[in-house]
Amino acid sequence: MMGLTKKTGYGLTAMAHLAHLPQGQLATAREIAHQYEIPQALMMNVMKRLAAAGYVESVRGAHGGYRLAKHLSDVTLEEFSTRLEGPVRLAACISHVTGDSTACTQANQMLCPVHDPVHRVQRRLQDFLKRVTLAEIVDPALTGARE
Amino acid sequence: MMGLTKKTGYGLTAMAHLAHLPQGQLATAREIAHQYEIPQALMMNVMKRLAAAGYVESVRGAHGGYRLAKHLSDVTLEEFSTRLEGPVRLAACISHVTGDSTACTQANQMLCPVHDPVHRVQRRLQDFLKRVTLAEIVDPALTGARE
DNA sequence: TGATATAGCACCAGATGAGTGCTATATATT
DNA sequence: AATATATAGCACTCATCTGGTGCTATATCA
Repeated sequence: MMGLTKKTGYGLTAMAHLAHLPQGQLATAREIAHQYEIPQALMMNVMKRLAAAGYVESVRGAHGGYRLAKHLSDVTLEEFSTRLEGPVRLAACISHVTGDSTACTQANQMLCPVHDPVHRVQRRLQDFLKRVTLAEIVDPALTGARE
Repeated sequence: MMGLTKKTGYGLTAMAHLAHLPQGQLATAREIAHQYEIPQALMMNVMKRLAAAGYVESVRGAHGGYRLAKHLSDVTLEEFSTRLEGPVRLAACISHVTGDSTACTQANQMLCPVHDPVHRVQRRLQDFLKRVTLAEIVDPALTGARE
């Protein structure tokens, strides 16, 4: 089982980098990519997604770049992951009846004896991820503060 | 983020089915597949994996089938998932330096400011999944009993 | 006007998961 | 002994998704 994608990992790295800058200072996608040896074009893509999601603010043009747009303690890992790669789900709906794996119809539940309990576990998983903030991830000292 | 694969979902369904049978009674892969409208060949594959992992006991030949080989309360979701689809990881190592995404070398840590904290969160995720047993998933009444 | 940097696409390639098929082996029935 | 049933163990195909690239447009500073 693999929870987060690499792109989300790159996103966390970028957020951490921006968080360590002096207040309001900008960093370009190229700088960040270079520092952590991430392909530049890819980091550009990630930054665009972070900007679109509202986590960073962008300044276009020469001497432009990105800066944090939110307090890291206000962003949960659940929210971050959801915005970047879709909803957190423990398992896909198993049914072959509907092509839509998001839909959890009555029919599915008849065909899947573990449907409800899995959902409940999933909700607990989401709650867990909601209790982890980016602040904890960026500043190791805070890790595990709540538990 | 998607936690478990469909095959693991099928596996949970099969485990639940077997758990509801009278003590020691067998069920064939075909029966289970038919009941939950899962492709027969696929369910056969899943059952083989369950057998190989030691979760079910197989009886070959005519009138053969599968029965549970472990108490569901002794199997955690973490263990189940790990046996069927590899280790539970929150995120892959980000580094481009080593091809091995499992390895977490010193070099990686220099290149990834969130390496350590992510790992700690991952460990908490694993702990969470270790506290969920298959018994809870099969018997909804138990769900959330611990928390 | 030119250099820099983001915005917004569309696209390709490799990996992984979902699903199928075939052959061998074990066992119960006839 | 022969046949039917059911698992064991492969190998293989196909679809999807992720990782990664490229191109064009737009905004800004010098």
